[in-house]
Amino acid sequence: MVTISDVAKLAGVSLVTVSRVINNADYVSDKTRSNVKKAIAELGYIPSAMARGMRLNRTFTFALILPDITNSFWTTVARGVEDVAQIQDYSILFYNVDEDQKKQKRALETVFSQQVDGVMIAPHDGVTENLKLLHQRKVPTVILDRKLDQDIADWKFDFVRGDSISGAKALTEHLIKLGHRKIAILSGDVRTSTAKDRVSGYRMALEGMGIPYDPELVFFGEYRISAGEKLLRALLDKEIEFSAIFAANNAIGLGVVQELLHRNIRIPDDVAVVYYDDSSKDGTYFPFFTSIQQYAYEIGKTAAELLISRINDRELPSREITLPSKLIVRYSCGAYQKATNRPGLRLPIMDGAELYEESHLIEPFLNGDIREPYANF
Amino acid sequence: MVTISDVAKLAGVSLVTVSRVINNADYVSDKTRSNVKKAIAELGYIPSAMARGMRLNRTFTFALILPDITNSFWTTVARGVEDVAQIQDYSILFYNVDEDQKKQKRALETVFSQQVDGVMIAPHDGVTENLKLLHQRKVPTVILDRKLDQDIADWKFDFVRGDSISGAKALTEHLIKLGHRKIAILSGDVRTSTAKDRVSGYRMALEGMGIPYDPELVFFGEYRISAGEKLLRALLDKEIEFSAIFAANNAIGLGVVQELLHRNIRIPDDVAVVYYDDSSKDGTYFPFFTSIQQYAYEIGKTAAELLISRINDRELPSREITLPSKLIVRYSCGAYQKATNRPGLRLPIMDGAELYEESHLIEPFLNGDIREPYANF
DNA sequence: TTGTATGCGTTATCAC
DNA sequence: GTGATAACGCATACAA
Repeated sequence: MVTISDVAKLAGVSLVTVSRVINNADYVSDKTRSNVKKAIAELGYIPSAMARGMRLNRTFTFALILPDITNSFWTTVARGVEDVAQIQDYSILFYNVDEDQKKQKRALETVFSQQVDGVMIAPHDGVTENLKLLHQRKVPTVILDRKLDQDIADWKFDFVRGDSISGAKALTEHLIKLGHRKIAILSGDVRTSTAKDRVSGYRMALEGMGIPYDPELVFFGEYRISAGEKLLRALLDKEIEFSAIFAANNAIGLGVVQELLHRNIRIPDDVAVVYYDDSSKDGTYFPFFTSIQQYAYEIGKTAAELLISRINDRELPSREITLPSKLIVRYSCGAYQKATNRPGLRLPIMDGAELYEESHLIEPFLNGDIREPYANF
Repeated sequence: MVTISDVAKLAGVSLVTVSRVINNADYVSDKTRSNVKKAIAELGYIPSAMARGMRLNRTFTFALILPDITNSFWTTVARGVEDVAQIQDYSILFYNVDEDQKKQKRALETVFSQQVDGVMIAPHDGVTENLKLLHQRKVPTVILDRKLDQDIADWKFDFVRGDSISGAKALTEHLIKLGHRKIAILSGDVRTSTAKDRVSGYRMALEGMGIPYDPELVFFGEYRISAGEKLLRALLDKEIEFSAIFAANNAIGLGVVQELLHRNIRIPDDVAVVYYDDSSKDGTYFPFFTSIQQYAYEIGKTAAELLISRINDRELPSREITLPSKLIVRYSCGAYQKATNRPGLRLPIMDGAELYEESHLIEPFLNGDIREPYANF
C-alpha cells in the first residue's frame, strides 16, 4: 500500500508537506506543490480514510438503517439520501433490519464501532435502549418517517416523515364517499408510529363522517407481504361484514391481493382494496388501486440534508419536518364515469382494463413545519 | 469516547489484557476476564473499528456499487448481499452510480480510500481504468450480472450473473410463437454486456426460427424509464412496421408503456410488449406483460458468498457463475384460451382484466457452471 | 515555506 | 498469565 511517506520520499519533501498539499492548507510553494502532485499521480496515492478518520475523529460516513430495502418506499428514500450524500462527499453504510429488534441492535452496535458521523434510522419501535445510546453518545441522528413514544425533548434528534394521519384520513374518506361503511384496516407493527397513525387517520375519517369506529375491523401485524396474507385470513376468519380493505402499506397490500386471488375473491367486485405507500413515480406498480403516495425521495433527501447540517453544528435545535402525501385515485372505466360523470386519463393497458387516474395533494392535518414538496419530484 | 485504556484502568489491568479478552485470544485468567468484562459493560465500551482496521489491515466492510437502487432488480440483489453480509458480520458501503462513468469512478476512489475488504460492482462498461485499479490493488472483486470485454484471465475477479442470452432468446421465441415477425428490441447502454447479450439472444431466436434479423429494429439506449420513452419515440419516428416490443429491462419497459399510453397506442391490441427483469417475487408488478424473471436475490447472495470466500483466500481461481432465468407468460383471458385451449391461473383483479399466468424455467444456453436456483427463492 | 514530534485506538511481538 | 512497546497512516502544534 502506498502511503503519504512514499509520496514524500518520491517528491523529496517531508510527509507534512504532502499532507498540506492534499488538504490544500497553509503555504506550499508552487513548485513543491506541483512536485508533490506529480508524485501522487505517479504512485496512484489515495489517502487512507481510516487513518484520516482516526486523526480527525470524523469519517465522512453515515449509517442508513432501513426496515426493508426491497420495499419501493424505502428504496426511494434511500435514493434521496444517496443523491445528497454523493454531492456532499459522504459514504453510506447501509443496514437492512427487517423491523427486527435484534437486527436493529446489531446494526447500531456496528455503527458505533464504525464511528460514523451520523445515523439515519427508521426505528422499529417508539424508544429502544439503542436509540437512547445514540443520544447518550451524541451521535447526530435523523429519525426517518416515524415518531418516538417517549419524551425526548432534550435529545436533539431530527425527524422527517410523511403525514400518515392525513394520508390515511384522505384514503378512508375516499372509500366512504364511494359508499363503503364497513372498512377493515390491516396495519403494520403496532409499535411503529406509522401503523398507529394510519389507524388514527382512518378513525378520524370514520368519526368525522358519522360512522362508528369498530375495533373488530382493525388489525395490526407487520409491514410485509406475509403479514398481509395473515391479517386477511384473520379478518375472514372473524366472519364479520366488510366491503373494503385498507392496507397500511404496499407490502401488506400485496399480501392482501395475493390472498384474495388465492381465495377467488374479486377486486373490486367482492371487496374494494386501497393501500398506503404507492412509491412508484410511474403509476404502473399496482395499477388498479387507489392509494396514498408519499414524497419518499424528498423524505430521504431532506433527512440527509438535516443530518449533514447537524453534523456541522451539533447544537442545532431538534427539527421536525412532515411532508404531505398525495391521494392517487384510480377507477375502472365504468366506475369512474358513474362516480364523476367526466372523463379522466385513460390507461388502455389491455382488453377491458381501462383505468382512470387522478392525483390530489392532501391538505396537511398536522401542525408544525409542513414543507411543500419540491418541484422536481 | 471510551477507549480500551479506560477499560484497562477501571479493571486494573493493562490494555493488552483487555484486547485479549475482547478477541478471546491467549490465556486470560477467569477472574481477570470477568473483571474486564464487567468494566466493558460498565463503561459501555465498543471497540473502534477504525483503529482495529488500521492495525489489522482488514475492515470487515465491503462496497456494493450498483447502477440504480430504485430498480427492483438491483434492490433484490442488494437484499441478497445484505443477508449474507449480516450473517458473516460484514458492513456494506453502498454506492449508487446510475451507469454514470464519473460517478462510478468517484465511488471507486472512495472505496479505495476506505480500504474495504472487497468490492461488488455492476460495472458500467466492459473495462475501465477503475476496474483495472481493482485488479492492480488486488482488491477482491465480484462483478455483478455483467461481463467484461477485455481478456482478464489473470485478474482473479469473480462473476455472478443471470443468463441474459437464453432469457432473451426464450422471450423472443415466445413472441414468435404468438405470430410476431417484426419485433423491435429496445435495449440498454450498448457498453453493458447485458444490453448486448439480450440482443444476441433475440437475434438467435429470430434466426433459429427462420426470421431475418433486421438491425433497423434494434435500439440501444440506457436502462432507465426516460430511455424507454426516448427509444420508443425513435422507433416510431422510423415509421417501420413492427407488432411487438421487447424492452430489455423493467425501467425501459415502464418508459415504453408510458409513452404508448401517452400516444393512445393500445397494448396488446396495437402492439405487444414484453420485458426483461421482472424482479417481483409476487407477480403484481407490471402484471400484464410476459417477462423474464431473474433470480436476483440469488445473484446477490451468491456474489456475497464468493466475495467473502475470496477475501479469506485471495489465491482462489476466478469463478464464473451463471444463474438461469424464468419466463413468466401472461395472457389475457381470451388470448390464453385461444392460444392454449386450456385454463390457467385466473387473476380477477378488476373488470375484464383477467389474466393467466404460467412460469417456465429456461434451459441454460451458456456453457460453464450453471447453478440450480435455490429452493427457497 | 518546510520539517520534527506527537498522538488517534488498536493488536502483534516479545519479554517477564 | 500479564505487561511494555512498536506500528498502522495521517494531521496538527510547534519549531526552524
